[in-house]
Amino acid sequence: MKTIEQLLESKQIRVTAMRLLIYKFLAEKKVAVTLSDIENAFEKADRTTLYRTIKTFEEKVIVHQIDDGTGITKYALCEQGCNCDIKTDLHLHFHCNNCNETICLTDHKIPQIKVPDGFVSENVNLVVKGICDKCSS
Amino acid sequence: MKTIEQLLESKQIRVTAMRLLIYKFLAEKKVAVTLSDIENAFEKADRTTLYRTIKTFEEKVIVHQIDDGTGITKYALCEQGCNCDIKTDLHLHFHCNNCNETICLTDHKIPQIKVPDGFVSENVNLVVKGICDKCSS
DNA sequence: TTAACAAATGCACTTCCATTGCACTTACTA
DNA sequence: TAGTAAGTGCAATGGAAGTGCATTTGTTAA
Ligand SMILES: [Mn+2]
Ligand SMILES: [Mn+2]
Ligand SMILES: [Zn+2]
Ligand SMILES: [Zn+2]
Repeated sequence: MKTIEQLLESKQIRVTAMRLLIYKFLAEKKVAVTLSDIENAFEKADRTTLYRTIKTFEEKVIVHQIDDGTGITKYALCEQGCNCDIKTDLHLHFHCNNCNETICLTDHKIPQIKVPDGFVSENVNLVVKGICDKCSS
Repeated sequence: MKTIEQLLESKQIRVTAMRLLIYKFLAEKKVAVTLSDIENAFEKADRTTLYRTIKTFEEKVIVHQIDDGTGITKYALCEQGCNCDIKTDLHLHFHCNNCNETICLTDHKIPQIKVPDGFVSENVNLVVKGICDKCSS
């Protein structure tokens, strides 16, 4: 079990106080978060720092971006050793129309999708919308 | 074969010059369009009118909205007698990473997606990204 | 045919999220 | 410990989406 420090260093990311805090925040959350969510959690920090931290995490494949159709991009931690950058490891996302939360269904891989002749598939985004387990019970 | 006027009237939409023009514009396009695309095509018309026309078309299920992950919502005409409002008739969309165009693959229906126990699926958005037929040849 | 009403259009303005330039501070490295 | 590269904060910008209100256009019924 790596520490967060070790994880960041292994990805050539400098360890800073802010980055550790943001990482921990993401790790505690079970759901995908928006930039505003992070902003609200760290009111003393500047929005730009949070923004660029997330962008750094994204580049280094520590978080992945989720477009759940709400118009606001969300982010969630990648799994250990995930390869979401190179198209393997495409799991689906679920967006709850009731509580508005979006979660990764990491063990629900996206099925192979057939496209017409001449088309080349490089990536797939699959979002299921409905009612989540917490809201349906 | 209905005229456009008849189609609009059958959906309780008043026929206006602007609406006819916008409908024709959408019909000629083979790809999904953004509001800006429409705006550029009709420079004398006001953005708001175009915006509200599209919204009206959407409500009356003449066009459907497409979220292709670019962050800009696109629109495309519905098929004759489509039921994209009531979840049957969910086709997939293809977004070309090269020419940035998005098209409806209307005869590629979205497969049944399994979700975990407790989750209820109401709707699915499936976007395949890659290289389109025009760009790959 | 026209008066009255409802819907459509145009203009101005607002909000929200994403993104950037630049100055300043902090952290690594020689 | 000085020098340099990266991180952070502040201010500003841009784009897309959405709204309030006045004006124009279209429909309907007297
Ligand atoms: Mn995910
Ligand atoms: Mn479509
Ligand atoms: Zn929920
Ligand atoms: Zn293309």
